[in-house]
Amino acid sequence: MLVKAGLECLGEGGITAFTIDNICKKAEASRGLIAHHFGSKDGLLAAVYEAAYEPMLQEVNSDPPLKFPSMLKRIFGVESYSVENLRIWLALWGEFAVNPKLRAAHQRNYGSYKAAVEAAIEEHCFAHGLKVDAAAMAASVIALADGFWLEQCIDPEGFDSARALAAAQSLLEPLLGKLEDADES
Amino acid sequence: MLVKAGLECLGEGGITAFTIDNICKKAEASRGLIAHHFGSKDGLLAAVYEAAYEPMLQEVNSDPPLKFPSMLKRIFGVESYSVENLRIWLALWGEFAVNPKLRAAHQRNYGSYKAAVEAAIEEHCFAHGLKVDAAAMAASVIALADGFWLEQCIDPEGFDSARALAAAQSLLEPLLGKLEDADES
DNA sequence: GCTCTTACTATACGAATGTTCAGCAAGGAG
DNA sequence: CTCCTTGCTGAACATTCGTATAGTAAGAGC
Repeated sequence: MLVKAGLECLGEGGITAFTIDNICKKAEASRGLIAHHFGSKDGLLAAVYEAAYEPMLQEVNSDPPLKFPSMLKRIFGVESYSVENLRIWLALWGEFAVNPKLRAAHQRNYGSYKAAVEAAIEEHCFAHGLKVDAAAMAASVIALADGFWLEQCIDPEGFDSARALAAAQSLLEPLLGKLEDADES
Repeated sequence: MLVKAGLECLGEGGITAFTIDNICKKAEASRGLIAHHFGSKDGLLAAVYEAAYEPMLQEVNSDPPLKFPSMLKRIFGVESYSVENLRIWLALWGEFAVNPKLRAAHQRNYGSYKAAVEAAIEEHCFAHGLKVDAAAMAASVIALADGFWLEQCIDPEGFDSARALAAAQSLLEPLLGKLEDADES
């Protein structure tokens, strides 16, 4: 599958390794196939991006809806902190800043991601009788996740998802109450 | 100056625009000059990175040392939130994940940046009789700054440095006390 | 049987990439 | 004056890039 091969290329060598040659060699397909299926390299990149975002959305969307403490644990889950994921997303972020089409797609996805986090925070506050600005709090939570994620890119040994989660919890608990109760991991 | 031209190229088109042709055209120099001065394109990129980091270090290092509340304001300063700065740094982050030499340089710089933040937090806590893990708190502060910075990349209108600062303050104040007192902006 | 569509291959092409290198102009030392 | 260094140029180089295109193989519809 071309999308899978594209993801792997991004994960191995960043945006520089995302070339027709590389991808088709990895997918064991001919060089023309990308143009045939996706129109152009950019078309494939868009598909690759969607494939990369899907697991993030699944992370926060489940039925029944996650309680906020469990959602927090998922957001800071180990998967996101792998080296491949790091390279994939840093490459994509670099594209967002430059490629308006891709940025638009990301805005859409980010919007629904943030909405899910916001809803969980609202539910949490209602259940515990708290009064906070859920939208701002959701932005803060996502900022913390992304920020710690960037930090572990610099220092993969000194930093891991468990430490990031703990730090985030200790920042959030004064405002949201205890967050370590597990409903369903 | 080649370094300045390189920065501008990164700021305009990300890592894709960081090519010998582009840079030399912008610097009004011949294509051979980069190899002559920096050995290779990678050599120039390293120099460009250092030039990009310098203002960040100056941000937190001053004489006399900044108090933490003022430092926080500087960290969330407007300059970092410009579109050019965004593109420059996202391009560099993408390289960190892939280029070990550059990552090593960034680790070094990040270390001294974090140390400055940590020192300010320690001083703050000592002065106010607080007891916190300054190292972890410094990591959290930096994570918040970077995370909000990423978010405003997605949504430049709905997000700015003032809002990010306010959100960070409201997260930190329960643990560090009031942070809005200004000693010297 | 024939034709049309679909999925895919393989080659060719021009434009760009980064690096190498011979050479040039200027200026100081002897 | 000659010699040597230094800072820089610009053409040439082999690769590699993304795309376009002609061609092949398989299958469905009739």
